Amino acid sequence: MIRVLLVDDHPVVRRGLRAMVDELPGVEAAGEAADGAAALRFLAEARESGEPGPDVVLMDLQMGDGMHGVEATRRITALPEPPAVLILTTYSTDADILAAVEAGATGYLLKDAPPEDVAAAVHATARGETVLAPPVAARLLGRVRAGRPALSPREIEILRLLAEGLANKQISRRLFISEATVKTHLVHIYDKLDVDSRTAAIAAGLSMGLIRPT
Amino acid sequence: MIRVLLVDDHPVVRRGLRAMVDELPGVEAAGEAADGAAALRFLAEARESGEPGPDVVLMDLQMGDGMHGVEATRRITALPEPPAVLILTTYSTDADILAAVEAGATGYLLKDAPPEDVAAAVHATARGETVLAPPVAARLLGRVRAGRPALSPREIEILRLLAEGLANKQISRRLFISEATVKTHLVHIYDKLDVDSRTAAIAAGLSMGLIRPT
DNA sequence: CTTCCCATCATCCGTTCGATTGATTCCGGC
DNA sequence: GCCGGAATCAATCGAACGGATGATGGGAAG
Repeated sequence: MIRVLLVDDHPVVRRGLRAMVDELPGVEAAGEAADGAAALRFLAEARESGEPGPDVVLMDLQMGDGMHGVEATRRITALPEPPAVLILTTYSTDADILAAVEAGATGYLLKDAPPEDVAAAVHATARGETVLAPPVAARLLGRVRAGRPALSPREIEILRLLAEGLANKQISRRLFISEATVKTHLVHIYDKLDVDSRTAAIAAGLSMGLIRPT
Repeated sequence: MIRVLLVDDHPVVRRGLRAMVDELPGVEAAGEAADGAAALRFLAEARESGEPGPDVVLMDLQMGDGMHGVEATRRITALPEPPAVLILTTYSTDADILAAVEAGATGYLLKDAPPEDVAAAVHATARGETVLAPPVAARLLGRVRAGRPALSPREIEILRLLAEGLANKQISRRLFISEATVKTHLVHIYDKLDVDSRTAAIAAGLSMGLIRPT
């Protein structure tokens, strides 16, 4: 019997997953969690009480204010004898996929996948196999070939403020640094993203999922 | 008995909605559709066969490649004796909300709403009452007070190219107009959006849903 | 210990952008 | 028939931006 923990901030989605999972032969829902922190608590409690923990964690990525799925995945896979983590999310930016895989996710599915695919993926994941939705795999391959930009945290921060429409001087004041420093960061950002203007940097950042529209 | 049609492109979500709806007393799922076009077909068939059509349509907005929820809502409410349309979507830009309400939606809920709220909303909608999630209502009020900008088609086009990161000269070449004209359009755009730079215009356009990240 | 990356700041220069003003054409409404 | 909005273009000017170069200090990796 494969035991599955469902992690999603939407009650509706949890209900749907539970319904789908429970009707699969040899699979049962072990529990639900509304965000990453709740998932970790669930796993900890199961271990304390000596129960058999879940074999597979079905994890969403964006979860409102709660702990993000990537962070939760990172912590779960750091546990001793961790369950397999199968990401099931609505849409996939390059950055999300890379971050999830790097955090130790065993699979990556999209929510518009047909139920059979989800079922197959749960079984495969329980066996330890890696599962990637075709569009996800394609993006991953394209990205590995391209070599990712890897902006530093500071650069991401600057990029975010750029996308809010701030001018260099405003950014400098917001971050308590000089305008010269802002410009230097911008040069590096343009370099890594292979663009040559702030607007193009915003466009590139959005399309690569480095930043999100507010 | 309130009959509900579920429209969402994610099988998982449809399953969840069906489970939630079916366990409400006096409510039953009348059918499912994966996009707007399928929903319209369902309604048409029900009417042809003389069956009682659904009383409430639970409608998502973004639905992959299929017909968008706003368009579907517009067509449904244009039918004779239309069912009530309750929008249930993940997130809400100002433009989405306005468009949905203007298209005739009776309610607007967010997917992270607790099941009780969804249940209450279905009942209220069936009675013909208007239901707005609190954050949605707040946005709507703020917007009505502000009065929206109403960019011309050409201006929207320019704004889109802005968001792609193009410089004025590139935009002018792309649209076969002079750079001076591009600048003139930009002045008007800044004026209407109440901003004073191209990046701020992009930010404003995104947050108001005038443009979407590619 | 040296090397590399990150973050910080500075100066200089050419380009682009934004603001202003003014003009022409076309189209639809009063 | 007149008026107003949309779209087109032009010229000017100061401010903002982008590119190039160089410099410092700190921390991680080797």
